[in-house]
Amino acid sequence: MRIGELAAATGTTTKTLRFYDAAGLVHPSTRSGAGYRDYDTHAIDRVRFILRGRTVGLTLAQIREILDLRDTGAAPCDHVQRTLDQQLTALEQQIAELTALRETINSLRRRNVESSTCQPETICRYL
Amino acid sequence: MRIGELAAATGTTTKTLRFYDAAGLVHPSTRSGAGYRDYDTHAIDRVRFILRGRTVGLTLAQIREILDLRDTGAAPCDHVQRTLDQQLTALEQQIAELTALRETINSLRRRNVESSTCQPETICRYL
DNA sequence: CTGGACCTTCCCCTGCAGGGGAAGGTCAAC
DNA sequence: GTTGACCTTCCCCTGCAGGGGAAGGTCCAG
Repeated sequence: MRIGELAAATGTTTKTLRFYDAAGLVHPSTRSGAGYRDYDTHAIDRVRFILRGRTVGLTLAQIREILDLRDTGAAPCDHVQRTLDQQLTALEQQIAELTALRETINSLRRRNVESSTCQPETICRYL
Repeated sequence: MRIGELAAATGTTTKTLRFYDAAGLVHPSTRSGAGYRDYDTHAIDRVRFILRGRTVGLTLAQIREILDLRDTGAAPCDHVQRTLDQQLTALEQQIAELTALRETINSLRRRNVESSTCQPETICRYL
C-alpha cells in the first residue's frame, strides 16, 4: 500500500505519515524500487492506534513508548494503564489550574467598576 | 531608567523587555546617545499591567489591543471587560474539553482488561 | 586606562505536531 | 509519448513567548 492509500484509509495526510515515519512511529515495511514507501495492512491499525492516542491527549513521545514496547513483542497494556493514569493526573491538574484562573477572572469581572471613573493613567482598574 | 533597572523593578528580564519593545507593548521613552533604551517611570506600571494580563491568561496580542486603545487616550475598561468575558468563555470551553477528555480516559481505564489476555497484534485493548 | 558590568543588534533555538511548497522522479492510462 | 496524479527529499514556516549566545559598543569605579 502506498502512502496516499494509507492516508486515505486512516483519514490523515501523507505529510503526517512521513512525519510519523521520521519520528519512528510507523515505518513502511519496504520501499519500492523507486523509493516509494510501501506499507502493509498492519500499518492501518498502527496509524489508527496513534490517532486514538492523540485524541485522548497523548503526545507522540508517549505513543511511541507504547509502540516501542509492543515492538519488543510484549503486550504493552500495563504500560498503557500507567500512561493513562499519568494523563489523568495531568488533566486533573490542568483542570484545576484553569478553574482557578476562571475564578480569578470572575472575581476581577465582578469588581463592579464604573467605567466612567477609569483613568487612562492607571491603564485599567480591571486588571 | 535603563532596561536592566526596569527588569529588576518588574521582576522580569531584559530579554523580555526587548521583546515587548519589538512587539510594540512597551517602548522606551527615549534612547541615550549610545542607543541605550531609556524608560520613564510609567513603564513600570505598563510592564506590571502586561504581567498581570499574562497571569490571567491573556495573550500579548490581547494585551496589546488594550494598551493600544489606552494609548489613544481612551480608558480601555469596557474593552477589558469584553476581553475578560471572551477569556472566560474560552476557559469554560477548555475546561469542558478537558473534563470530557478526563471522562473518556476514565472510562478507558475502567475497562477492566485482563492484561494477561492482551495480544500484541491488537497493539492494546486499552486504546 | 583598564576591568567588569552593562548595553546594543543579530541570528538561531526551544516545544509540539505537523503544513507549504519547490524541484525533481515515477507510474498508469490514454 | 505525454499528461496528470502520485511519489521523493529538502528546507523553511506556523503559533506563542521568549531564551541563548556571539560580536561588539559603553559607562563607571578604581
